[in-house]
Amino acid sequence: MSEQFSPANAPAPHDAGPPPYISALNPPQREAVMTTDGPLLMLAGAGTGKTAALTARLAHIIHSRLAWPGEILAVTFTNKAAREMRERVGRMVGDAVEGMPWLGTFHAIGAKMLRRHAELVGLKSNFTIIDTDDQLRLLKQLIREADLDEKRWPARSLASLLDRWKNKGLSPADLDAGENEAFANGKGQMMYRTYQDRLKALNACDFGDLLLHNLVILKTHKDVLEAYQRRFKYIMVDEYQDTNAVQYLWLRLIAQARKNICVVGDDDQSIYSWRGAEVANILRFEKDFPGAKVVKLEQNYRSTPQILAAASGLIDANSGRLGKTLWTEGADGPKVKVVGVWDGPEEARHVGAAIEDRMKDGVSLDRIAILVRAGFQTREFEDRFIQIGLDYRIVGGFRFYERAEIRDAIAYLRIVNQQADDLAFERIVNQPKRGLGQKAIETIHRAARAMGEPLSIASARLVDTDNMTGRARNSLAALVGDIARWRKASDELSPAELVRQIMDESGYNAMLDADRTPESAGRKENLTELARAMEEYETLGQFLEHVSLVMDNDADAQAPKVTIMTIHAAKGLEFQHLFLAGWEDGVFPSQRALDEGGLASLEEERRLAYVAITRARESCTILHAANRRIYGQWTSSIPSRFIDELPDEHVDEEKTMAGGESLWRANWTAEADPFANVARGAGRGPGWQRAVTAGGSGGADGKLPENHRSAVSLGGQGRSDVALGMRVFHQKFGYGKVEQIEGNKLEIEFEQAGRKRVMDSFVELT
DNA sequence: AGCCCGCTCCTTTTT
DNA sequence: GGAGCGGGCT
Repeated sequence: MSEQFSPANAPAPHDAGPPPYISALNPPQREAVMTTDGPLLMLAGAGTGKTAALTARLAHIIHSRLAWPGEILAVTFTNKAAREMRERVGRMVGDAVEGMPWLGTFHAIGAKMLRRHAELVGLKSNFTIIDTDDQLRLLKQLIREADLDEKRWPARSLASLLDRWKNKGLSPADLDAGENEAFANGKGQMMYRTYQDRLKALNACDFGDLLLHNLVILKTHKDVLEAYQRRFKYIMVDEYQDTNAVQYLWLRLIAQARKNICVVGDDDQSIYSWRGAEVANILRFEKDFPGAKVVKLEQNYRSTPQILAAASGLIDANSGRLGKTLWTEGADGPKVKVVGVWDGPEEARHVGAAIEDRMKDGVSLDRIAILVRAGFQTREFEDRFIQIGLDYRIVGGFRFYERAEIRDAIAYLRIVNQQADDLAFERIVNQPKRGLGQKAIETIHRAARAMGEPLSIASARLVDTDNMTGRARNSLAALVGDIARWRKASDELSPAELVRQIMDESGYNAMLDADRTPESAGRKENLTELARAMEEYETLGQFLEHVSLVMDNDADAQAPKVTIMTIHAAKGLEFQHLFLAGWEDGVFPSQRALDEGGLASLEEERRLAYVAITRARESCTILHAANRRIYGQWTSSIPSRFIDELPDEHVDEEKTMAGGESLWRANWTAEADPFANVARGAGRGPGWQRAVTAGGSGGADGKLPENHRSAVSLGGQGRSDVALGMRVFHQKFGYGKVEQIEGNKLEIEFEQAGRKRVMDSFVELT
């Protein structure tokens, strides 16, 4: 399958001088490329030409005939990285890259391997890969079936536990008592097992399984393991600091025989521990592979010395680093600018104005970005930019394939492709409405359970019986007939033709036509776009694999726009002019991260700050606001501790307070704070959770010292005549005792009505 | 079977 | 502030 790469069309081995992909490299890069045998750790700082080195190494191995393209395993995390690597290698070695079937994301490669050995874990090779949406619906069912309280044990938390377990490489049998306790008082293991059984019955697996099943297979089937060990002469892993336990164990098994494994990463850019990544993997590489060579890429080709110095100074505060010192030959530039503003709207105004200045200098909006810690921060900028007519683009957010109508269309295709796909069947059975409501679905479920068959098959049999009444029976019969017909048609029609036919014949298009809401036109467009995107796939299976693994929307390449996105999303990118917004303690570093993970999280937040700064090529402006509205409450906050940690000599401070310096200043000092005794510690700002649960005055009871003092609510001042413990009367709820005061909101334990939150203006003193 | 109201929760995100 | 969800109502 893979070895279409024949010596005849291979590039001729070179005799004279190094090929261009080598001569363009600096000495450490070159060393990394030429070191092909044995374990190699390439420590590549931000902007040091990591991808260039990695792709050159790949090209070198192929070019020097050390291995056929099909004998190299090259793994990345994102489709984007995989695509980029494929393109760049392609440019160096020509068509040979076509024969690189094992270059891809962990999940794509996992899926490919799993399809070859599916039966070893009880699946068929046409298994469905379910996404988080399906997963959640399935878990909800299981929780209900297990008679658990969905409120106390939400599907979401089970999903994240499952994710954690799978990331760690744990099968149900591997859970220890503690993990088992983590869900519904000791039902974790049972639920995990039930879930896996159900997936098997659906002939489906989730994202975690793509890796975990493979790990199990490699561990339990020596022959399979040895075959892969023999096949892969060279292994390369990008972003190694982001690998989790399953990925690590899987790689280690395969690499164990030949030990020709090259991992590339940067411990300082590890920002994904919350989804299972373990920096420890990169930190202990040399122990895992004794005799490993370590090459450090430290020459930076992206940023000015000022920016690099600021970033380096900041990351120095972290412990346990492998240690790198970035340097550059580039020209000096402006210092990193730190701007203090009065509030969120002013922050947006300031950035908007600064961007307009850059535009006057002829800078394209494509080269400007605003990075935020969390999604909610983008809103302020959107409001402002709409107002001043500045084109922007928010990266992240909703993806094409996550839209309801697209998921519906795909569900139709899935049930056509794989009749055991109950999740898909349930999704479309009454969409468009066919009069198959809750009751009909229950009947189908019961029948399916009794027969031990999937829903679609049970339905087909059910319509031949009298277990269903006239109308429902007719609709279901029609649907069953439709699905059977489409399945037959799928052999002859292209996927694109098939989806068009299904959308017509199912009545889905008619439903959209009948819908007079403004969204329906957009929905139809999306479906047209889906069909168009399907043109490039030959088989339905191919397309569905693409959908489940490559959820990207290439809606790029329009008019230049300012990019607004999270720091996480910006990893790997660079911008000429960069604005880093919301550097306030509690927002960044995020209070939640601090509360949950202590020092380790603080260090991860600091790495995040490092990643943020190192995205800048020329100028970097950091902003912090004295006041911000968070979840509807005005909250005041102090500048991020990360600002203090920036080396002074590379920073210019500026304060532009529309509210006036004195007012602004007053806000930083507890003594002069006019609101200091208003609802202190009870507001829900950064630090609210702690402050509220600690019931006190914004104290630092945690493992981490608060930076100066915690935030104070400025919202709704509240009336002064109500105090804790007071007995009050409320028109609707009667008499009660004041248990908590948050600004103008009271939490009252009512004698009759129980505990309620009410506005203080609605209570009377007694 | 559908609609409204009130409660809850609220980083980061890939696959 | 606001989205999403479940319960209860019609």
